[in-house]
Amino acid sequence: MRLIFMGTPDFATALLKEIVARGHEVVAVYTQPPRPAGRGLSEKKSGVQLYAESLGLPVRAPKTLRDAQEQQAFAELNADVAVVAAYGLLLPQSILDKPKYGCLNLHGSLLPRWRGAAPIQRAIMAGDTETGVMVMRMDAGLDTGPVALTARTPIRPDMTAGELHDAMAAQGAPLMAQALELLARGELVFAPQSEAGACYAQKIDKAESRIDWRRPAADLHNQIRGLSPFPGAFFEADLGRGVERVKVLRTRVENGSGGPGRALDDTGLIACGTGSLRLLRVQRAGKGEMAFEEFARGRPLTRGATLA
RNA sequence: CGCGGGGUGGAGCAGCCCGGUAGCUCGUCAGGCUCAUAACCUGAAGGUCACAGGUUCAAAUCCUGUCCCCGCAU
Repeated sequence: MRLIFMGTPDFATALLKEIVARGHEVVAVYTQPPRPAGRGLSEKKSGVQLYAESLGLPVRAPKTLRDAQEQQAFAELNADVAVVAAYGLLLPQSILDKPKYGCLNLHGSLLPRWRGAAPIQRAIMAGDTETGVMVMRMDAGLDTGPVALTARTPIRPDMTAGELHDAMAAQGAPLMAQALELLARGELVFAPQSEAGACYAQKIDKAESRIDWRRPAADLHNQIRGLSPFPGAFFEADLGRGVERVKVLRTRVENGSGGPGRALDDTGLIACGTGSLRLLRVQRAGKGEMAFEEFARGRPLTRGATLA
């Protein structure tokens, strides 16, 4: 089939790789345009673009699909289907109508729960114990179209967003491949989403990544793993060398209580509003990720110290 | 030229401003002690102080350039 691929981050790259490996004819790859990012604010291409270019696939990176010219160009590709995954741009109805079989989206949640931009992180932050990937046909709404295929995934209690992302990317790629096979045979069947239980996965706001030790340990644990490894939940504290920002990338919920933010022992047990959290993996500003024991050798966090 | 931190024995750090015999907390190895332990004691190995120049009697430390890593911001 002649297909158009639309996607931007790593989650989408994994899918593009699978599609290419299956021998589909990718007539164009759409992705978000390069943006100033990283140190030096140099223009950075998306993961999808880098991969597509390495294969010599034609890449298009329009800022919007609203204007008539882009829609014309899209139509002229004369595609059978468009495969969309974490693209980041809204597709107007006129675009959705162009491919012969419409636009298929790979979404990382059990719809209608967690429609929107950050389903993987939101599921963990909410303490969900199960999620999954779905292949659906896009309509004008935000992740509201009818669903064809679903693959479920348990969320283990200590799983981080990074781990879950990788697991779901690995699971989603073959699911979409299967959908394309069924579609080619005319056997892909869609069922409308229920509206019951629908909710939206808001983009992650930087302000959400600050740790408030007054919250319950279980909630903080979910926040921390949902934001790990990126952008990383953090606290700020003066551990002898001025105030430093410390990201917390992995924790364990334990018993113990005390004033919120207070170190209950010398090995990283911090009291929260309810219960306590043991710091397992942390990262100081300017340094790499490390185990708490290593961190403690350079920045002792002894019993009684209090984190902001 | 967006802002900033950093590259020091295997790990994490101090020392750098105010040049002068490489230090701390661990790890490793050997031995000792102990009923026993992430215990304790003794000893040992292990470092081109990122790289290249420069200044100096002398550079981890001062100056210049290069490479690499990371935080913020976007």
